[in-house]
Amino acid sequence: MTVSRVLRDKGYVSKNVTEKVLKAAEEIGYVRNNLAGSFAEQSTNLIGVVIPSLSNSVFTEVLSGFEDVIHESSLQIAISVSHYDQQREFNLVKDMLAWRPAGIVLTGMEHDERTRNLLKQNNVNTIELIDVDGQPISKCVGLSHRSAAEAMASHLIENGHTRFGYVGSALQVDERAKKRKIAFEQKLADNGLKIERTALSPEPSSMLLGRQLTAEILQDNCQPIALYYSNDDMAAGGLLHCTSQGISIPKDVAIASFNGLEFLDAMPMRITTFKSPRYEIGQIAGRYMLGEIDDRITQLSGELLIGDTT
Amino acid sequence: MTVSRVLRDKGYVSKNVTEKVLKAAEEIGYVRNNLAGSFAEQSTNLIGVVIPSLSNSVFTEVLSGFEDVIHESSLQIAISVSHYDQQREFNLVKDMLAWRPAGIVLTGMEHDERTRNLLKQNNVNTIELIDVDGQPISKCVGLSHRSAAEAMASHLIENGHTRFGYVGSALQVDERAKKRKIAFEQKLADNGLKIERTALSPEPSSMLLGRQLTAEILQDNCQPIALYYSNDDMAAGGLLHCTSQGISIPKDVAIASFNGLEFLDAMPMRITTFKSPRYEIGQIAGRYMLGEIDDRITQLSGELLIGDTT
DNA sequence: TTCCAATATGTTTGCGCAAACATATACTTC
DNA sequence: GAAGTATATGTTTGCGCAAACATATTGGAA
Repeated sequence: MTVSRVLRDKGYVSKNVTEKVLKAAEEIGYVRNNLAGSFAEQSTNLIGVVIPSLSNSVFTEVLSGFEDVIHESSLQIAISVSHYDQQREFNLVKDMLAWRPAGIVLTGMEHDERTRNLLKQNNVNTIELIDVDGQPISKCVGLSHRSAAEAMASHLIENGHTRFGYVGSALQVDERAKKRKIAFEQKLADNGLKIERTALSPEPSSMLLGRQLTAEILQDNCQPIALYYSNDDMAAGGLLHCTSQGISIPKDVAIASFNGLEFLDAMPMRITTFKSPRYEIGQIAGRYMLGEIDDRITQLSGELLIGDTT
Repeated sequence: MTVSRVLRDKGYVSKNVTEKVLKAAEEIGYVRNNLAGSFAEQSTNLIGVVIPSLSNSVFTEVLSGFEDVIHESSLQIAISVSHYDQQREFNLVKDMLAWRPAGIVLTGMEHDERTRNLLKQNNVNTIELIDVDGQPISKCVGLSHRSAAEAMASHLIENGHTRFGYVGSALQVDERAKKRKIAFEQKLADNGLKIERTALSPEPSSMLLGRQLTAEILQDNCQPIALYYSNDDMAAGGLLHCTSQGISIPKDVAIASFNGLEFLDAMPMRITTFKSPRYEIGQIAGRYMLGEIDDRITQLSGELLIGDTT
């Protein structure tokens, strides 16, 4: 117990003994056994985080904000990847709960029913990220993708665009992108307009894919048309296709997108997009985890960034 | 014990009892306590992975290969981020060791001396990724960044380039980029050549930064010049700068890079780069972890991809 | 000197699980 | 039906740590 007291700097121990213990611990390379320690304490400092993908910087930027807040505390983050698979997410959550984590962080509002039950039943501190359109398991922080898509539709309509196309990827797994597409279509419908052309791919989004699908959607010269993309990667690819083909932007083809990632600043034109407050979402999730916020839902607003492509 | 036998599917239990146990477990939402279980078994199925950054797809692609292999086993991956900080890496490794993981995966060969000692002393199964130029703590898999840079230098020299510039970022923390720059310079020196201009930034690499630094290095019209970039993001930014400025490539400015990331395919020109076998590195690391490989070092070769920019 | 508090160390206990070691019951084979 | 084997269940134990509860020892204040 004296050794335990020294190593945890807790309770009374004489200077003399403290020094000897620390020296000995150093010498034998003592490393606390968390399995035993956390087991005895009946709690851990682990936060389990499940994100859909590591290759989409949206999630890593959110994580970055989360980490910056959590790093100041004694909590530890352990990240796992679900590959946009709710079944896999369920298994990861189950495995994580077995470690009795201090909290669980999930992405999006759509999960396997068993995942929701598991977390509710075990009364785990759960934060859902990025989306707020739905009923959170416990707490959530994000933006309304519905509103974001509606704002973009309104912007395009106001700017006089009348013909619309949609270019998207991985809609069968990306629930947020799906919500945006539906809301965008709905807003058009409210104004008596519709998406005339659609280019979709099940592949993960990328600039190359955006370029290919844009080439595809434009191949029968349907210009002028305003293209709404599932995200910035796709839109940037579209932009590169158009500039290389000498297509006039925004006269013949308008480009609108979602996310407002930093890499857009390197593109030849400023793409109109909707900036999602990713870092901030992560920060707030961190503050949720530290018990600094009580609200069930924190809805952030994001910002319509009007560039030169609409 | 009968319950334990049912849940682990181990030993003899009657059909009757098995069913009753499973039903009850389901009803009360039983979740095994890994803290107790792993503690009793004196081992865990956790693999601690430390990568420098989540926003560099090099690391996430390696992770992807690693995950695909590990996912088939019963092992679990827990990822943490060091932010290119060896001190932080040390703390993460220390925290991970407290969980008695089945293995530790680190990035690169350069670590705090205490990290090396800790891992050696505790005899932990350690794999170092991406680099092989150095002495691994235990095992490593990667490519020789020195050779990659030398190959690129040779290629440029053979193609008749005689004036050279270097555009790089975050060299104070990115040990691999640093090694490439040094090897590139050395190879030039071996041929009586040198880097005449350098544009550096401490910021993390990005297309935008590449664009800015390229503008900077070219501002006093030093063409013709062959620019070696610290990586593809930077080079892509450089390319976008040159095309938007109407600079002739490769006549006035040649562009050479490292990594061979997929997004280059969306660029207006095929950039000459050196493809690092990222996914494969991850896969092999996974097979190391599963005990399928014994070699101390696995050196992969990579490939010089000659594009239109040299 | 006496007494009480502050300081310092020691002892017992339980966390939940599974290995190891019983013991009990059913099912063959002769 | 005896003997042996396969199947099924039960009991004890310890993993390393820290909470809870002793028990010393020291240092002042009265």
